[in-house]
Amino acid sequence: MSKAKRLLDILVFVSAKKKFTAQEVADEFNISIRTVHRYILDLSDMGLPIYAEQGRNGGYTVLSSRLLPPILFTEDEAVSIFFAFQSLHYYRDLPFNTEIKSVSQKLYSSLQEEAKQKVDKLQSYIAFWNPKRAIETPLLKAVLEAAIENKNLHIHYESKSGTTTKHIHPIGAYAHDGLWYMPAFDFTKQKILLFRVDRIISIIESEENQEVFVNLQEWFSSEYELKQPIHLNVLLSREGVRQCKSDPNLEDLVTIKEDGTGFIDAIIDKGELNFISSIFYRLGMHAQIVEPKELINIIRQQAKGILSMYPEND
Amino acid sequence: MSKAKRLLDILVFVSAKKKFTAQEVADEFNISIRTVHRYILDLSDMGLPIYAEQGRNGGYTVLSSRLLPPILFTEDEAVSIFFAFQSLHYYRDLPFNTEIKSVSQKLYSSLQEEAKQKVDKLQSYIAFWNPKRAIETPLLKAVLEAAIENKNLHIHYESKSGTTTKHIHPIGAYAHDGLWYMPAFDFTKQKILLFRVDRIISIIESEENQEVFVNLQEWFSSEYELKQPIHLNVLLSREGVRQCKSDPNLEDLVTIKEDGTGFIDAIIDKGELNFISSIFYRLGMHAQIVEPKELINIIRQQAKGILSMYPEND
DNA sequence: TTAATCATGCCAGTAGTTGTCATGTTTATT
DNA sequence: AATAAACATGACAACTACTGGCATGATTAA
Repeated sequence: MSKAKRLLDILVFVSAKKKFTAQEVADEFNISIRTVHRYILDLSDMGLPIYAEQGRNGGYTVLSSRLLPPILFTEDEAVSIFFAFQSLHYYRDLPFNTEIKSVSQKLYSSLQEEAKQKVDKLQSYIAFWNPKRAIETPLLKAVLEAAIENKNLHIHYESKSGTTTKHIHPIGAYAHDGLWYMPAFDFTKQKILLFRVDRIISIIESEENQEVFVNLQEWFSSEYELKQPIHLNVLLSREGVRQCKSDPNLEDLVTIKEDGTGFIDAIIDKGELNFISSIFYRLGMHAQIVEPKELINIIRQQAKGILSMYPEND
Repeated sequence: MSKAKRLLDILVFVSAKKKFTAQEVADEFNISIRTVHRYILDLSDMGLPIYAEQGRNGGYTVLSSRLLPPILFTEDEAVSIFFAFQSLHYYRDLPFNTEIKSVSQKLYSSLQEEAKQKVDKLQSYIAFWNPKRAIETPLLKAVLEAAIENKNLHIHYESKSGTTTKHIHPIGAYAHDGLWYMPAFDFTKQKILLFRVDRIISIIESEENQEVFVNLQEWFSSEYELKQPIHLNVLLSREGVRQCKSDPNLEDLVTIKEDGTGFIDAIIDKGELNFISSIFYRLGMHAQIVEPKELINIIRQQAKGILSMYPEND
């Protein structure tokens, strides 16, 4: 076996083992101890952060986290990684910020001049626009780790009524519209609630968890179940169709007729009514609500409220 | 110099040159032709897709796009790449889909069992929730390439009034809320308009462009300039503060008072009024608009319209 | 036909690698 | 204090791999 191949095998072996003696490596690969010493010198020269402890019970220790064997990427693949990183640009706090930086450096420095320009260009021609870089989410990594390590947390949380203390089990975290949300089981209320990670003021303590909860995927799909089904029936003008098609909640529900107008005829959850009402308010005469009465009422009540707030005087 | 190092130098040299003769490499590195032949055999064994053409004017040709020299990643860095790819999961059409897949495979296969589990786990504890995987954007890659290669396009576009033909110069593309948008200079209207990439029906033809336009970054920042400044003054209840703080357009404008209530006192662009009105509509009594009158009018008109659409009858 | 090119084999000289042995140093254990 | 276990390093001979040169062939364009 060639020296290069053997070196890589040893690289993988030692970076997995972290602490080892020369003898162990010699036995593992059937080579002499002298050669192991020589190899380790080579790896060290190659940049592997490894140090030796002298004396009895001594040995070598690899400092960095595990290394993967060297990987050959094509230029396009490297660009695709930059492209993916680009999509994270607008998030202010990310769990892997340092790693993302070091990957970027490693890749960028081994690109040739021409490809560097391509990457630079990419960043001036494509963007992922997300709002709200402004809100800090310093505890994101902490709650994510708690979720992954299956722990429960006591937290200070800023809610409508002020700062409260909560005892929760995080299910996971997801980003939406520039903000990080965390569904978590609230032990006091005995159900899963949705928290905003930026509103977690501090983590008081964490503890091991015994119980079993749904994972994030399962929670997502359970969210889509209808709790209080209600019949939604709306007539849409051409413009109404266009706008509803652009709305994530409605696009799948719209049926388009031949003349370009359309309608919505679907079963939705009653809880969504308050949310949906503002869309139909904005659409005004482009959307004629037929059912449900509740939705018409919500919209009329809100309109009345507005008119009483701003009485006519001009 | 060691053989391994020399091989990598040659790998970079030939994958940049794509087509070359053994003599060229021999001259470049001051080695014998015989050795070059041997090295190329080694590279070929290592998986470099390279083939030879016999005879006069023959030579070697490297098939794949350029290769980077091998890169050593730590496990955490690999995980961070998966994390970044995760954020792209909800986009249906991406310019680098194939590369993303091949990078994922290369990385995943060289991870150890434990790290594979970590990656799998990551995907069940974290998500980037974006709506609208449903809308196809098949022409995204094409318009992106046109933008990068500085070309003009004639396109069929689906606009309010039906399908129209447009002569444009794409500035770039950005994703927002699951949809891809393309600011582009419209040669007919002589100004930059915003198009939705999924509404581009087809590209008729492309042509070289001579003129100079802003790039995406510049366009973004110019978008923020105020064209028709107008004074916005709104009083907010505690709940009003909370909700405005969650809105990307307003969060920076809100001032919070000691008792938790707050106000907005800022200069905004008149064009935003229509957009902003629906937020204050939703807030109802939690937001008392003081200025401008125009905003109050918009909200009152809309409320009136709603009430006339749904006359009281219960 | 000739020149340019890849393909491959052989061989001797050179360069690099390995194992063994030797010697030191450091540190924990007895 | 002695001993054992570990790293550190040097010397050297045996071994292995690499290299360049030369030869031979095959293929192709001029």
